[in-house]
Amino acid sequence: MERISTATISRLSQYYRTLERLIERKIQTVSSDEIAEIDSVTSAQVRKDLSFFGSFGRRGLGYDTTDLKNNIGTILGLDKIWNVALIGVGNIGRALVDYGEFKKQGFIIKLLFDSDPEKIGKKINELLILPFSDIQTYLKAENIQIAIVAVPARVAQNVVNTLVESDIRAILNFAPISLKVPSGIMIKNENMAIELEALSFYLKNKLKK
Amino acid sequence: MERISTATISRLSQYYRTLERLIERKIQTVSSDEIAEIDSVTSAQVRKDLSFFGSFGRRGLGYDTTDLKNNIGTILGLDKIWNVALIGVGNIGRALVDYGEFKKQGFIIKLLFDSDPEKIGKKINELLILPFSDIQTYLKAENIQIAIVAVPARVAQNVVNTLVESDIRAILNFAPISLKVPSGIMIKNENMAIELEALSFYLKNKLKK
DNA sequence: AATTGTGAACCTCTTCACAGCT
DNA sequence: AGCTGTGAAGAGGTTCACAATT
Repeated sequence: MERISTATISRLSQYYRTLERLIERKIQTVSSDEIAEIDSVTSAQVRKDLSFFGSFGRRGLGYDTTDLKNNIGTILGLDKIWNVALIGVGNIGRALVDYGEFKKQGFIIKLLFDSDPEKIGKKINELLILPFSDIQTYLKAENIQIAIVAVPARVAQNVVNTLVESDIRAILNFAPISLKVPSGIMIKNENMAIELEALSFYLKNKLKK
Repeated sequence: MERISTATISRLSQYYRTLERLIERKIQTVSSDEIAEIDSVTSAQVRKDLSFFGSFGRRGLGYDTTDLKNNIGTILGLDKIWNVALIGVGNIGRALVDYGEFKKQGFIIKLLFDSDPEKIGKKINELLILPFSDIQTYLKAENIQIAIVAVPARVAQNVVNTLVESDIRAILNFAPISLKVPSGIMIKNENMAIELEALSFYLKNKLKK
């Protein structure tokens, strides 16, 4: 397949949500113009993003909302269940266990890990918190494909190294630090402070309105 | 000022964290090559990013870590305190109240709002949960510059509209929906599921390794 | 000798504009 | 007539490569 930019992928996720909402509202057909308007992009962008994967519309008519949603779902891999392990059940970790948007899209948090003896053995929503020291055994037994890392920055690289040794190939990292992974392993960083800092920059420099 | 890309700004945030860590380790000088290596970018990228704002290094020698950290801090607006209001104290909202990375960078959550009568009047970390219906009065009294929205998708646009009417100019949105704001208002979206979906896409399509 | 700062070259992503289909 | 799908043009972002400086 041709190389697809991450920008395209994250816009597809947006369109997917927009389509979910249109379907809820019983809207059956939508044009690239309408999607573009809702998601604040251009209609050419919507069509180009889709064109990397096929032709999903009908000229003159637009797209069938359910069809297009299903097609994008398949592209993104949302047509299957992904088993997820969550490492670190502090503030952020606990919030993620309950985050409905994950479950809805087929990402099931199946295992929780922590290193704190105070937490190990306790439960969050029926899920037992397991000792991080035994993670390799558990990961293999449960067929986990994705790991979410929500541990403090100073231990994040070690945690990631252990995950890589356990054959995890995709990691979502919430620790505010750049992590190194071997090529072939996907890592995405979610740093809430970085977004706030972008706002702070624009407030300070741009908006002399 | 020349238009600066958001990519540059978020890399500056990364460099800033890298410098914090170098300073902790008592390292006084760093080259663009070393920063680049840590943050997985090219050294030309580091130098170019900085060059939009000035010359902070010394040829042949590199950058003074403390100097550069302070300079980037000033660029990003981290040299001042930002007062933040948080709307929605569900799972995500509660986690954010305790998120150390915000406080450390000068973002102080001063007001909490919710619409749930069960929550209003309760406290999280000494902070009283206030009724969202009265938000306009509170925002004006407390000089709030930034709002974090952590409410369900279906009410997010209404919340944002109210914020805009209350003269909030910067919003960090955690609701998984595209929101409309008038031009001049900054909005940044933080959608954790979108990052997971990118991982899912790459697992499914790319990594036939 | 080492490393910055930067114009120019390069590459990637976005938008244009229109042929082609319904 | 209306809207998609897409090659070509344009805009924007990244990397190269080297003169300038310590």
